[in-house]
Amino acid sequence: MTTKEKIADVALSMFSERGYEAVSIRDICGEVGIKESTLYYHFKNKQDILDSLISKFENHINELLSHIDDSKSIAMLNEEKENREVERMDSYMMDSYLFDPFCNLMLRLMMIEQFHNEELRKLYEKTMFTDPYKIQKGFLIKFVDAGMISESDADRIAREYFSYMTMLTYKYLLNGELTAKRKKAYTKEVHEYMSEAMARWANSANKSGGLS
Amino acid sequence: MTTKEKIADVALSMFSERGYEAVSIRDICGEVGIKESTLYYHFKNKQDILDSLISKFENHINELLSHIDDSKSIAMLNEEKENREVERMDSYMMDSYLFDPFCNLMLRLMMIEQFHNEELRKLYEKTMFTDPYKIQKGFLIKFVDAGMISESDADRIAREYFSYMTMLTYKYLLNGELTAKRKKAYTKEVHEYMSEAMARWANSANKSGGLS
Amino acid sequence: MTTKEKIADVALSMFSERGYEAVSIRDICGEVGIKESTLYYHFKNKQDILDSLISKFENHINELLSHIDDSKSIAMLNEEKENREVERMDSYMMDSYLFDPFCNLMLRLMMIEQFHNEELRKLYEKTMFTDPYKIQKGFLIKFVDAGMISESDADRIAREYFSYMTMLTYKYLLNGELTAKRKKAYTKEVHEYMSEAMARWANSANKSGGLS
Amino acid sequence: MTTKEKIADVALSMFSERGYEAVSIRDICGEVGIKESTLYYHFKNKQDILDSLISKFENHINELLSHIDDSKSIAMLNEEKENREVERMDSYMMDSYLFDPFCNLMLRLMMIEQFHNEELRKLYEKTMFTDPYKIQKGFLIKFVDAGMISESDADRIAREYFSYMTMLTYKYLLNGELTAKRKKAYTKEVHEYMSEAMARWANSANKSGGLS
DNA sequence: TATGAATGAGGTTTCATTCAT
DNA sequence: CATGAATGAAACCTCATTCAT
Repeated sequence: MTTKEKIADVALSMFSERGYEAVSIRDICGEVGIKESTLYYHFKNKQDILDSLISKFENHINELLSHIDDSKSIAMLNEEKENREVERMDSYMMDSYLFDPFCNLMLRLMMIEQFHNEELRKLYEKTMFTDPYKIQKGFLIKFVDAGMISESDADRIAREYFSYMTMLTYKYLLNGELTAKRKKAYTKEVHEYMSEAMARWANSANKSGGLS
Repeated sequence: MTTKEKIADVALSMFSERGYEAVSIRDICGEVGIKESTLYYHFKNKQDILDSLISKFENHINELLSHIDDSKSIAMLNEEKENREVERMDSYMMDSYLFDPFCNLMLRLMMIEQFHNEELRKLYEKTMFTDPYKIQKGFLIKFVDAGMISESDADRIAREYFSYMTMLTYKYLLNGELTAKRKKAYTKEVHEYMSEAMARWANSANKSGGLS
Repeated sequence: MTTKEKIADVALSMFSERGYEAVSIRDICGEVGIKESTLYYHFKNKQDILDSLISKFENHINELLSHIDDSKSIAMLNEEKENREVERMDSYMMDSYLFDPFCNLMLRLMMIEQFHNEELRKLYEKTMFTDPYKIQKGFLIKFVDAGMISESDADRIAREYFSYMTMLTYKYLLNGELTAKRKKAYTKEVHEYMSEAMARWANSANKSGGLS
Repeated sequence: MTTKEKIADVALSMFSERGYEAVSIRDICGEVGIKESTLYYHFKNKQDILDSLISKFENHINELLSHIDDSKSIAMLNEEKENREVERMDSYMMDSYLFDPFCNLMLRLMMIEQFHNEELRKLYEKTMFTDPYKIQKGFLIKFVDAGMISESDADRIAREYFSYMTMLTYKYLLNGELTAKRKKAYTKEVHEYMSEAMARWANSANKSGGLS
């Protein structure tokens, strides 16, 4: 890791824990093991560190989002593979996003800095609320396209699922340190919910003729 | 309002927007209109201001919680009044808690300070996750007691409702400034969800013989 | 003890330990158990406390000095009583002056404040060097008057005795806390010196025909 | 002189005059001609300045003490050279220690700070009382070894000499500013005492057969 | 690349003091 | 007599930043 990367790394982990203003250049350099003046060779100023983190995060999630649309259409899958598809997407969200150290810390940073940084607040809103719901909806649209559920069902299910994931994210992944224990608790609750919910949806779909 | 109250007031609104460390004594005093030295007549130090806010909040929510259990048992109500009861409880939560300026700012403060103040983190977890779920569950138990729904239904519904409220709280009430617009958006989505969900529950209850 | 006396008392004990500037009005009032504003009813300001201590000390030592000259002339005493007279004077110096809490603390105060308070420095010089030597000399003059020793002997003995007492005062009475242990050590060394010296002087006096 | 040395220098001269607490960082920086923030580049905090002075002084006196034992044994000297040896040692003590600006100021500092700094008090006791007596005694032991005086004489003389030097030190060197006038007065009295005392010792030695 | 030395601005806190009650 | 409330000045110290090397 280059010095510049080390600085960004340390800065993110400190910013996400104490907030941008509460972290001093001294703190960062002390942890990295360089003198304060050295930092200014790598970054224009303190704000520049934050900016570089933000743009790195934006690139990162754009990259992630572009991969999500690659998934195949439901019509091409049989029932067993549908579940696999759901799982695949699920674990993709966790491993590459919610559990990913960089992303997780950025979510924390945005959460605590949103109130005095409008740019961050907008990114936070997009990342936590707008995009995830869109993704869920986009995923369920495939089932609508396949004629398996109604548009309004898709909407309701997307909202329910999104609410649950969001609540769990705040409860386990953006609360205290991101420990293995909290990740496991999150995973467990998600899986319990999924199996219960899919059974319920399948049930109601059978009655109304949707969702195979 | 006494000077001491004014200080606490201003401090909370600043802490909740920028975080404890990013707010200076100078900032607070400038807004209150006193000299810095005067602040130290009323508070031992900066931490003392935060501590007094925390204990005020703890007293406040304990007070709120003690009022919640006063609500009547379902057995004493007819269908129409049940809905009223749900509404009554709902608006109590909003007006006295989520929309209440003091509580709302404290929630923000806890959200952004949780990562470097373990005491605050625990209070945050209790206030945002543990207590609200308990309250929902406690409310639904009345329907179980009245033989209207099963225990497992109560659990699922409580979780579903709690998730939805929590997500909406983060989306509208702990995101940016607490404007009338955001409060209205929150209220609207809650009511839409409620009417949709109650119809659904009633429906499923009819089929299984529960929820009258 | 009146409040005013309590303040002066506490102030002296603090000034003599930490120095005038290092002691705050808050410190004094905290120890006395009054509010800062109350102190200003009793004293015009901080300097006024010091001034009142100094003038009290000046009165005190003037009083002491006036008593010293009351001692009888040697001609009226026989050999045994001479020694008693020396002892009497000695214990007077200790009990009423060096061991006296007020005087001891004042000596400390003058010692540490002399460098930036010329008034105190002069008082210190007078009290520690000028007066004690004068007293010793005045005492020995009686022996000269009685024809028992020569003027030059009196001078030498006064200097020797004064040096020894002064050194012991700094070593035991103006060094650390004035404990019983240090007072005892001081007393012991003084007595050892006295008996050794008086024997020596008597010896040399015999040879030269002086000192009985 | 480097900036750091200049700071230590100025700090010592101010501390020794007004006491540690009464001297402000501003005072020091004003005199040195730097900004306060610059001081904190060189020293961790105010205490750090004092600590560095203390350890410099400790090194200094250890250095001095190690040189004292280098003096030759009496057996190798004749009478004339004995006196020279006494003088040599005497002027060493004055020039390198009592009159040395650094040492003199440190003595003052220790004298006035002893009461609220136990570390300094111990160093003060060692430097003013324990070590000087040891040195005198060690010097006179040479005469005992050469069979010129008795052990008990050595003890008495050492105590007498030490008392006299100590008293003079407090009277002239640790009282007010260290002016040329005070240094001269000190030197004069020491020399007078020395010639008088050596004559006396020689005299009594002749009678008892000691001291050549 | 990295550092040593410096700085102006601003941070929290304590100071002695005042004055109305 | 005593206090509550306030204040201007100054205390110690940290901040982000610059610049020559």
